[in-house]
Amino acid sequence: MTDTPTPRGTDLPPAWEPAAVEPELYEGWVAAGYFTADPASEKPPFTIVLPPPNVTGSLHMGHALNHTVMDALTRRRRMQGYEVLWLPGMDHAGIATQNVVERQLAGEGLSRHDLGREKFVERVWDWKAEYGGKILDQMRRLGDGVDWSRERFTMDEGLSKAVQTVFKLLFDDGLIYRAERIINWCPRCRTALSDIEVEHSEDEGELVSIRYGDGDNAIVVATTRAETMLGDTAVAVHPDDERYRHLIGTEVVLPLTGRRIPIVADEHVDPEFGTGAVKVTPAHDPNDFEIGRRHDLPSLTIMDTSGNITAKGPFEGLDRFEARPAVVAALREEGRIVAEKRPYLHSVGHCSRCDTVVEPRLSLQWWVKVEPLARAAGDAVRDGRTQVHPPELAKRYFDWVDNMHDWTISRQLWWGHRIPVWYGPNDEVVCVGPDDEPPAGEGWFQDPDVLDTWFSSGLWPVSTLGWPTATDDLAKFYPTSVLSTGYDILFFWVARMMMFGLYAMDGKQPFDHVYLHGLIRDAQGKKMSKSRGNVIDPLDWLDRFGADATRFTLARGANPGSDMALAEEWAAGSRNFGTKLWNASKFALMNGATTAIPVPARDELTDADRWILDRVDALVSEVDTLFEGFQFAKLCDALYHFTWDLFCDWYLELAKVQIADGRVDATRAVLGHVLDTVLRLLHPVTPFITEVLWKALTGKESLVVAEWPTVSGHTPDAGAASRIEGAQRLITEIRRFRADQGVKPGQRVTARLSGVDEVGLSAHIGSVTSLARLNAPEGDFNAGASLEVALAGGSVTVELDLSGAVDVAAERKRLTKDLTVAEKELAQCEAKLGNPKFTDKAPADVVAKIQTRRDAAAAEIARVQARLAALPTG
RNA sequence: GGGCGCAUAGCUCAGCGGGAGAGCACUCGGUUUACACCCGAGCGGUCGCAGGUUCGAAUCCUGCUGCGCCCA
Repeated sequence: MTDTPTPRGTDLPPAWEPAAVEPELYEGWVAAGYFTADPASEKPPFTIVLPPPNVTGSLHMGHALNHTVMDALTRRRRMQGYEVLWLPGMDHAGIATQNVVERQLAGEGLSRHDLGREKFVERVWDWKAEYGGKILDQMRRLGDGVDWSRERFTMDEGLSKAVQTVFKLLFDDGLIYRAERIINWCPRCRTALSDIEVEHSEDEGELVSIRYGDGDNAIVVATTRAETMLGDTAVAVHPDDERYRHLIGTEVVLPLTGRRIPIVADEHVDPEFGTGAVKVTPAHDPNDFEIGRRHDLPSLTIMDTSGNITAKGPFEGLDRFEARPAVVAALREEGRIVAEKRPYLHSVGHCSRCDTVVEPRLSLQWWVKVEPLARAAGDAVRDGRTQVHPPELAKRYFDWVDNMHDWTISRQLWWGHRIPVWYGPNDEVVCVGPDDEPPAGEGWFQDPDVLDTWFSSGLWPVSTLGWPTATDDLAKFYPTSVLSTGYDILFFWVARMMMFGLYAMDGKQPFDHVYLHGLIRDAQGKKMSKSRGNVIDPLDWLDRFGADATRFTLARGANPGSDMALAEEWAAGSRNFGTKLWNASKFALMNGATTAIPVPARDELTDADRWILDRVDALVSEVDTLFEGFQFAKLCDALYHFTWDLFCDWYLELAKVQIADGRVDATRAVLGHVLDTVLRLLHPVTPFITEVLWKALTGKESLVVAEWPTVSGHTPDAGAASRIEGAQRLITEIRRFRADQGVKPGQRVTARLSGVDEVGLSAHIGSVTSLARLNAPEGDFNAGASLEVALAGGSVTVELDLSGAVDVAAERKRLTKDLTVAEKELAQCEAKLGNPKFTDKAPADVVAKIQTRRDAAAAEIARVQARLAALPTG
């Protein structure tokens, strides 16, 4: 006999209380060094760099989802024997952080200019030390298995060096240049923004039509920004537009200013739109700027950096939104307003940081010439070095990368990486590398601007590993394996990291896979937003439901590329699942489930044992396949279904019968093996509860560093599966009959089964009797009611002593329903089989299947009809 | 204006050429010595509309309607 270890279940607390144990478990993992990566390891590498959250930010559901994904991926790989590096950190979020600290200063009645640049930057560092990086602690609560020893910040010395290095390289390659163009300007942040930092929305404005010139010379233009007319330097019409042909080359007087401006012909004017004539304000509109360039028009800047009018005259000093109605009123006064449309819905750009309406502004800025970089970034995906999941989103990536405009990288801020360019007294421009001495002496000064935060976070996959130094980390862990992020920031993250990673690493892609998850929405599928009041705080869920439940909820909703709806009920459901797993494990342990006894040879096992072991095998390979395909929702469903519907609802119940029958050790071994496997498979998604249960089951150190399950290699026992499914069917039918008859679930009913041997279920009578709560007949058995259950190979008749009135009406209702279903099925099958086109053209196996279904339906009809006929009338 | 995606049970979604599925919600019954955060049984859908392809369409094609997203 095997020496059975003492059951361990009694060691477990009676209930799972995540909040009480999770922090301690987490700190234990960190202390044990499980998450610390070793570049000298012989194991194959698996690397994820965390898309750096904003230093001012705190954990929201989008993070929680993304972190769950990354943690699940890294935990599985660690269990599979990879040398895993998941590298954490934050970016310095130039505008956002500067805004936060400026607001703090404003509370003290100060501006950053009162402090001066140096003191202000010190103040930002102080702020960071005190308040920054809340999210890092929140990551611990989620259970993120990141390597804290490698935590990075984009403003760190090493990463700053990487920024300066890449700037110098790009500059020397002619891929960074300085130019005066129309850029997106935020008059509140008082800095330039890149295209993707501008969010467009359909806003209500006005469309005002203004007559320029008089008499035959008059021409009407329409605008939504009337105040910009102060900066007009031309009117443009299409060269083929008959209406205006006679005016081309002439001049009109610009109202309110008295300036004479030319009427020019430009191919890009749409004659169909409005009057077909457009006002041209080269300094305040990107299209107009292009027209101005083509026609050599002067550019008049009429606003300052805060959006106040600077044009001399009555409007000077007015904010642009005050100037707009003032200008319209003045024009109306002069009788020049031809039409006004209000409200007029049109697309307006807003600063993605502060929502202020962006002002196009002519300005001298630094740019990245993206064409060669973007082409390389596209090619890496085109030729499969980097794979996008789901692949549908690759198209969106190409659309963007292949049509990318040059990137404005200078920001008029103080917090960030200062542009490493010095200007000399004689218009010298010197780009300084990290190891160069900046030019000194009279008249030399450094560019005052800083770089876009994305310029440094685009380097993240290389700079965090030590680039430009050829470190061991870089050698071991680059290219990274997966980049995981929401599809909404595909352009921010993926494109920029791809461009810089490929450039810095001589064409070696920064990641092998890009996984794009969807956006979090509320239960109605609406976007979460503060104004809607439908935001769910992940910290609230962590408190109330625990990290595992939060993570499981998010992973279970994560279908690649599609958004997910969330509500508290979902989290409660996940918590319930955890409780179920807890109770089932506790029960198994109380009954001696163990991994210390090897699972006996197959021929010593019962049908139930072989069935559940085969299902576990199938589960392992299914979960593996789904993990490889980033199918988190499906793998969670598979685990949920197996655990609850197969393991708890059936195998545990069957195991009770087996143990009662004296099959103790084998059952303990099978219980132990199944539970062990399930806990391992669940661990990447729900690390905490599985850790506690697994330690109780195995007595080993930690599931974090346990091996990932593999399939046993046994050929599935189809016979066992079929018999178990037959027994399940029989049990369910009896339960259903009992429910129809109004028998209480707990009440034992005397029953006589016949036909059991013929369908091969003789070994399962005990299970059926137990799970259907039957008693063996003895003495005065009164078979008052009976049912017949059709199974593969025959049918089983169950006679029941209901010791009371049989509800014939309920039974008739049930049988009639069964009959209707069978008749419908028969009709459908016969219709197909009666169609010669079907029998000729459909594949033989499909035809055979329909024939089988027809025969089964016919038999079922006969059986049900016979039973209906045998029913007592009335 | 250009492009993309989605319309399947009350809700959120899976299925994407041969028997309409899951979770939650709902109904009925329940002190079944693991679990009421539970157990057992059930109800619920001409798969947005109209055409087409096919022996066969929720699944492929076209058009329409509605919703959403991205870009300009």
